[in-house]
Amino acid sequence: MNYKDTLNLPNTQFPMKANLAQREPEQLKTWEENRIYEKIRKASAGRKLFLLHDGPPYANGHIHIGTAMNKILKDFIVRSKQMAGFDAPYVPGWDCHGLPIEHNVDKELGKKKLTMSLVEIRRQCRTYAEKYIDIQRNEFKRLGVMGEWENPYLTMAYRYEAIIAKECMKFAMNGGLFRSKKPIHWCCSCKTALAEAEIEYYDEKSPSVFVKFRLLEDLGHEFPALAGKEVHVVIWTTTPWTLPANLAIALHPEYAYAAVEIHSNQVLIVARDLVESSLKAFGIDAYTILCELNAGALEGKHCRHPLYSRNSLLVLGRHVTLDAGTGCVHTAPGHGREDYETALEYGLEPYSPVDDNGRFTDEVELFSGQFVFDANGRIIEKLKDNQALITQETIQHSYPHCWRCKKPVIFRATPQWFISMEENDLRRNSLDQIEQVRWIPAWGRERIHGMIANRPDWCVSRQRSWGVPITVFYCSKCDSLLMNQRIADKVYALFDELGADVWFEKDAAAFISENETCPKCGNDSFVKETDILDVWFDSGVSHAAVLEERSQLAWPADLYLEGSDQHRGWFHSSLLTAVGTRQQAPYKAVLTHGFVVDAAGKKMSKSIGNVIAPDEVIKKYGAEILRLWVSASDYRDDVRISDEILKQLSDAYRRIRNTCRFMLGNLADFNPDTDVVAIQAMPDIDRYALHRLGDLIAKAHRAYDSFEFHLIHHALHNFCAVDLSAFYLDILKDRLYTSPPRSAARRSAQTAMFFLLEALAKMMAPILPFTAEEIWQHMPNQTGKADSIHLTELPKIKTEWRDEMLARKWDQLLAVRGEVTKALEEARVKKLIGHPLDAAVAIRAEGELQGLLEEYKEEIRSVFIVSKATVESGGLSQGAFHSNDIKGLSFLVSRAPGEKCERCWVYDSATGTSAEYPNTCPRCQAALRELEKNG
RNA sequence: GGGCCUGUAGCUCAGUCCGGUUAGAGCGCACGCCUGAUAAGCGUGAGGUCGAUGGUUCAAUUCCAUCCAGGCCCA
Repeated sequence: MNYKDTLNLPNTQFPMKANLAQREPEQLKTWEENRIYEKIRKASAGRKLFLLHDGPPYANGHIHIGTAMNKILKDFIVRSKQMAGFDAPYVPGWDCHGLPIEHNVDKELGKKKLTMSLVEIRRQCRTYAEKYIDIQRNEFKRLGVMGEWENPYLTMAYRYEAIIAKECMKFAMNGGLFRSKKPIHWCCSCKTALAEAEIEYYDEKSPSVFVKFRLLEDLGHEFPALAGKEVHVVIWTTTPWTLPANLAIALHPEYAYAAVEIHSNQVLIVARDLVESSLKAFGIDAYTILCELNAGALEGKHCRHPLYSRNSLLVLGRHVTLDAGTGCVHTAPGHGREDYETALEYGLEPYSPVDDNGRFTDEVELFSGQFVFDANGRIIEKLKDNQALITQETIQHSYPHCWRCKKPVIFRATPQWFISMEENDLRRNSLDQIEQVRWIPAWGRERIHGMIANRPDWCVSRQRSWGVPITVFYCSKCDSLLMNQRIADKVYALFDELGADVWFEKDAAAFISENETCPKCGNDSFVKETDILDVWFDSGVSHAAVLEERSQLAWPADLYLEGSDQHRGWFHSSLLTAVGTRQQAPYKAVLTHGFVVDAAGKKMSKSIGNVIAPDEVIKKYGAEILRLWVSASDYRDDVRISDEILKQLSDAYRRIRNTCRFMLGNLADFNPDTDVVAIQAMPDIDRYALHRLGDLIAKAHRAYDSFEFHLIHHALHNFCAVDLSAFYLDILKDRLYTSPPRSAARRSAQTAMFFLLEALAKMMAPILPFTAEEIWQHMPNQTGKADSIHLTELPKIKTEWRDEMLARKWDQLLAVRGEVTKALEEARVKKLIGHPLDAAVAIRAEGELQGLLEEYKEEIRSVFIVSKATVESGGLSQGAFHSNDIKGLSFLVSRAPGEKCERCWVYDSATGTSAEYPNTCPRCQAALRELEKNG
């Protein structure tokens, strides 16, 4: 007789091989067809909301591994909150306006662009964005991210554009929005402002001049050595044409400066550490250092401008370096970014007397009308005439050029719109609100606090096409500003209906009612502002355009979750736009994650070639492995990814999957409605397994609560590998396979496994939605079983599972088991045994442990998976194994007595005593008789 | 150059906040067992100067300083 046929071996359709790359898309299709997301929404209507508000990725290009991680983390949170009993809708969004898209459309259009209207170009940009929204949407969905993909928020949706304008006008109305000059890159040939991304750097030959500025104050009081001397501060510049706009000279607050006498009475001031190199450059070898001065002593003093009868102020700035020049920096606030920043602190204006063509304006004596680069030579001549020029040469250096016409660009101050950080106490209120927000990790608070505390006013103007206009008007006669609530409302209504394109299609009159007149001069015709808003403003107001607009959402959000770069980005702009208009942060908590780096911790870059694309991972391993990677990583730091790491995770995945598969196989004939065994009727080891499950569930709840998914990953994996596979399930095999199918012993094991598997599947569902669903669909049917695991909630600990006393005992038995396996290994090495069932173990223990083993003397045979285990009261004979870790514990391993039962493989002295069932043990004989009776 | 952050076995993570027994886990690796979870399962074992150097302390992976490596944001 072949006894194998009388065993209850595992049986399941759940495949061992996951085949994720192929199966996942099928699963996604099924979910979509069954409208699972809508079902979840419906089922959780009325529950407490949990709102994770999506930060919009930029609608350009394919997603990269960082975007994938971000979205997967969001999905973990949304799914786990949903399963924790919240109503957790997820509305994904896209950032659609802005330079990169316009730039790419520009490139695609080429010369054709010149023949197109602004509105036509904007239409191209919209089409371009739509294309990538579709691409990215599919890529995000493929990751298993669940949400309102059919109805995402788009910053270029008409209503959204209308709200951008409306929110901007709120700043206009409360005085936060103001107009001021600021230097920007300007191409004189294209006559356009350029963004940093539109600048290309090439080498260029420029004049290099050292110019002296006569100090007006006498320093004799503070520095007697200088009394009565003619003192000059020496600057170095490669852009002489900016000298007419010089308003200041910057010194570093912490550098020492030297007063150097070059001939009688003539003294030059340069940084002490640059004296030698400077004087050499000037061609002066005879000089005397009269004294050293600290920069603070010079601050606020004045120099005479070398060209004009006005002064130049001595100021302090940390941007000053000793890399080149004299340590005294020519400062033209209208022609340099740092010059501008420094000048702001001293109340100097961004003076920039250069027109759109790059020619000096009429106010520039001597050079008006001249193109700035052409004026360089004449300016140098004039400096020479005025004896202000020390020396000149030509140098080659890297200089910014226009990406389109390749000509050198200039820095030029033009009027820009700003949101004031001080008006309405925006800075202070924002800092206050930062304190009200929970920052995870906690250092996020300090980071954004520092940024808000130190940032300049927010320049929201962009001289571009693809964006939402700053909807203000100017009087066509007197140029004064016109903005009021009536106009803001009209703009809103028109944008809402027709999109922001209408601004570029219609005249000012379309937005202004007939009786509107200029408050200054009474004129009734106006022109539109042409600047558009910084895209950070677009995404920054998503709290208004999404949270406040959609009925199923609420303001503020519970959580924003983005990479740590967003402290300066979206967290920042969202905070300012919300505090500036609502006096409150738009989020209750902000969670940040690090960046994805390679195996060595280096950032990914195309040039290094260490980029891993999500698409490759999905094709090779499946989205589930990518998700497992996210779950295994502590995302608060930078997260590494490599083939080795992914390989490790697919191993981990297989372990989890196979453990579940084993349980599924053993639940094939289990009906939870009728076969469940009450906990009181279960053997202790089954109760222990459920107690341990309780520990795991508690841990998972805590970790989901604190968004520490890596703790869940490790706990889950550990539980599958150690608690289940290597311990509980390994022990259970004997009982599951050999007991009569409907016996209480087997049903008890199945009951425990059913609860274990159900709980495991639910706990893994937020992280491994595909696999959890697959398990769910293969689990035994039960009355009221949900259509999808994603409609269920996280497992709850049943109080009857808890038994601390029992757990303590089994923890000890487990420790003993660990020692038994060592003793068995020793016997295996000696070739005494192969399989553990070849062995009989005699055990000697001391004290309490002895009592415990006595108490479980019936169970320990199966717990140690040997054929015979006995507890001895006397000493063991020679050759015993002595435990190192547990005092007084020793074992004597021997060949198990009796014959091996052909059915259960356990050795027993009584094996073979039955004629009816030859070569079987009494236990199996009973089982076989039972089988025969009940069929 | 500045701000914020990180550095524990080959890999992914515990432990460090509130210093104190031989620093833990899983995976991987090596070796072995099993062949009734089988492109599975079980066992045993080797692996760490806790980034480096100084300091505080009776005692530092843990506290402090500096440095090195790396990341994000600025300049």
